[in-house]
Amino acid sequence: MSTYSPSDIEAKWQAAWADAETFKAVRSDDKPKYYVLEMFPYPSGNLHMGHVRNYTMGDVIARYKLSTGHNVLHPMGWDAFGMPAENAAMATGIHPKEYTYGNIAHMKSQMRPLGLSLDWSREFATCDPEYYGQQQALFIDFLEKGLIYRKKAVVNWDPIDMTVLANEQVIDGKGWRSGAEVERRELVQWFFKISDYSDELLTALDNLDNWPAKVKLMQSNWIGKSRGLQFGFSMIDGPEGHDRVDVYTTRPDTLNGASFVGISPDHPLAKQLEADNPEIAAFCAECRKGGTTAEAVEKAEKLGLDTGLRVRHPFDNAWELPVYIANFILMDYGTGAIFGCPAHDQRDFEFASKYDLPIIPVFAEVGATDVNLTEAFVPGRTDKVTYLKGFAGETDQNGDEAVEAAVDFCEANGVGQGVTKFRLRDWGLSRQRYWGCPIPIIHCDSCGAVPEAKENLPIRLPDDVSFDIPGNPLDRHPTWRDCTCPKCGAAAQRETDTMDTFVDSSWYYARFTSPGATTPVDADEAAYWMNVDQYIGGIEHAILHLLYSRFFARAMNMTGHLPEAASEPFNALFTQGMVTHEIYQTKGADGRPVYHFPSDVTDGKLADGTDVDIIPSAKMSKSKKNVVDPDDILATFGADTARWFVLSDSPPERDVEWTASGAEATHKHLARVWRIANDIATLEGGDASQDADLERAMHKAIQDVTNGVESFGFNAAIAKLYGFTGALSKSKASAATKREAARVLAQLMSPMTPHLSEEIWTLLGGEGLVTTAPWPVADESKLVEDTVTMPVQINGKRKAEIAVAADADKASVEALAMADQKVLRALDGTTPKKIIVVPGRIVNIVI
RNA sequence: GCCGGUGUGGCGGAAUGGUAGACGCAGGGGAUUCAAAAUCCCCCGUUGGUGACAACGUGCCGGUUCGAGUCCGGCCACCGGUACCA
Repeated sequence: MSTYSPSDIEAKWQAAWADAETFKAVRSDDKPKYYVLEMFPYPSGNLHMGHVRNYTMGDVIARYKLSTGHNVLHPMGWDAFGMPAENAAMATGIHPKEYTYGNIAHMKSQMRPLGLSLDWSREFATCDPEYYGQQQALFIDFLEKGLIYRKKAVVNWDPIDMTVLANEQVIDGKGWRSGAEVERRELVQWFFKISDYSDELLTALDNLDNWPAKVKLMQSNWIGKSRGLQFGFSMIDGPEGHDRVDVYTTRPDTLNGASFVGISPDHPLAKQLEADNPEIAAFCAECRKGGTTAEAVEKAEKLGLDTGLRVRHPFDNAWELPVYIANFILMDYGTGAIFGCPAHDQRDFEFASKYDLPIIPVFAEVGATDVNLTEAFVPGRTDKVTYLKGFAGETDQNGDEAVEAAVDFCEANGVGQGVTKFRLRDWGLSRQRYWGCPIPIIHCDSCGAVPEAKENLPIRLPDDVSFDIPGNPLDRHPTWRDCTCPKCGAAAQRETDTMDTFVDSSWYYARFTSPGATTPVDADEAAYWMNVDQYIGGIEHAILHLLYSRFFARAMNMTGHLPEAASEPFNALFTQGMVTHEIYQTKGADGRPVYHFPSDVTDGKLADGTDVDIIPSAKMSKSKKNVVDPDDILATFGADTARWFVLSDSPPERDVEWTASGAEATHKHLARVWRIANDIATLEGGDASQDADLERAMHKAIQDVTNGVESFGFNAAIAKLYGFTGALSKSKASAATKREAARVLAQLMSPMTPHLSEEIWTLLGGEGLVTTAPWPVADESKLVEDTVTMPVQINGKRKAEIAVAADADKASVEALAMADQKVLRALDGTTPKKIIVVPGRIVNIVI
């Protein structure tokens, strides 16, 4: 008998699959198609354990579907544009292209030994001109259909490096390289009109039955449909052109509690006041400091400045309210102006307290006639309250009812209009960076922004660029930038902004159906393969990537690139947890954190004795230096061990803290399976009277493992496989039955450990490849047992167990329970008040 | 701040509202061996008890239920997202 030697068998079977083209996806009408896709990786340079976990999960599904008679499409590619390549260029001088393709080659060489059932013939990288050229064609089509437009938007501006910063590059409000305080600055940028689809993207969530509820809920909250009132406060002696301030509110019922009007520092009125009032200008400049993220804006100290302007309350001409400029009001949402009701909004309450503004209660707990507020009173929208200063609807009503009544009242009295708004903002796609898909637009003095002619696509990125100066090298590349207008032929300039990398990942799933097509997708191929039947990826993509992809599929349908049926592209979604690892950090001379590799840290200290701060359990990321790569495990134990191990320990949707202890135990288990299979291969005779027990165990294992795989319960499925292996090992059943059971074991293991399974399958006389052999089916009739064990509880606490016939009726179960010695002892003569018998489950005696 | 999630032995975790801790890791004991490796068997939540057994126990506080890790309300801690990280 040979010992278990993964390095030999894994290479052998991978070659066999390649020779047979087992995983090549070809359209076929005699089998149902199944498209399984894992979110493609960013080529960071090294495959890490998170990738192994993600791709192994997808592989289990893909291989299982192959065994159950599906025509499987399981492709892989690279999300290859992005900032890290430019950062590497700045740090080391290596060109982003060289960096990216080098990383892809290395990661692919790490990925291939895993034995994933991928159709590598469909591989592409988003930085391939063949891909991004088609993306440029999509841009032009979207633009033509009005799905893309230009407007001003704020970016993080580093005033020292004179460059735009990504949110990630802003640390504590300062530029990551220069350390300068970041400012918010407006630039003209391109936008996808995703807001046109707000309502549809929201309502269509209801049909996504095979998506996690949490993802749908997050998307729903993100889209943020709200019903409210839009109305104007008339201005008293306002500046030229500003006779009113338009406000959107979701709580018009609190209008009688208004104590101020607030406008965004980016509101047109604020800008006009800023022009000739130095105090206001200074305040607005202060408000524009810091990053653009919602988190930074919301967490910043709430600041306001009284502009001196006054507006009239819509219900009372004599009631005047002050107009404040406030740093927490976003120009992007609603009208960029609000009215503050401090009594019923905590933020307004704090603002009013700080600036000594009145706090006027509008409603109180039901029945109350007065309130004394030490903080804002904010009941749930469905909780009934008593209105003290209501003006519409009942005195006692809940928030939702009151809002509707208030909207009706205001509309009837000409005060404003009920409107439905969405929180979802249009998607800004312009990036002031090199390593992305060039926006195919030419700026002509006479024709304006003109799309490039499609026959000139792809607009390739120039290779001769340098990164020695901060900023986008395309801006200072005259021979690339200068061109002629496709419309009038005059001298013109290319747009030097590139696209957000989320654009690249918003349609790659469609491109995989026809990666060589000379249009974005081939209609027939897309019609056959779409939708993705099972999409698998990290929960961190719950909102942006998945929402953008849902929008893109709709936009591609509108522009004729995808069929109507594919406008919701992912039939089922599974979000797996992350593989995390401790972060080791020290503080650098400038106070910024410095990260250290796990290999450089021993017992919480660096080699020079410096104490290291240990941050537990953070997402693996290259910049934090806490990435563990799979090379060691693969080299020592092989792919099957790595695959089994990443699936075995934790539920797939949960985060796992990486620890390598246990990989060796997995290897021992696989070696044991191999040994058992070899023993069985040469086994003769045996005790046929034991066959039924082994068969029952086998059919139970088939049922449990099949259920486990179908429900992403891989860890539970593996636990059952341990149990079945033990039963098989101990069984004295006949040789033929044991051989059959061992072949079934190999099959059940094959999605997780395909190489070992092939080896065992062949050893035990299985026909062809186990990979393509039909999945075993559990025989229900062999699962039935004659007797079951039932626990007996007294007042919910387990006191005894009784063995009863599987088909026993309630009365006889009750009689058995009441006759049990332990039960009698525990009852100690007490007469039960009630006895609950749940057949096949439990007996509970209530005393 | 806001939105979403998670919390169970020394560790990873299991458990359609029905025996809490399956399975695995680590640990302890034993068999085999000249010895070791490998392998096989047993024990392994806490406290008390020689033991049979008893009490307690699923982040904290409260509730619903014959019965709660699971459902509901309120907290705490951690993780993800927060529109230019991917």
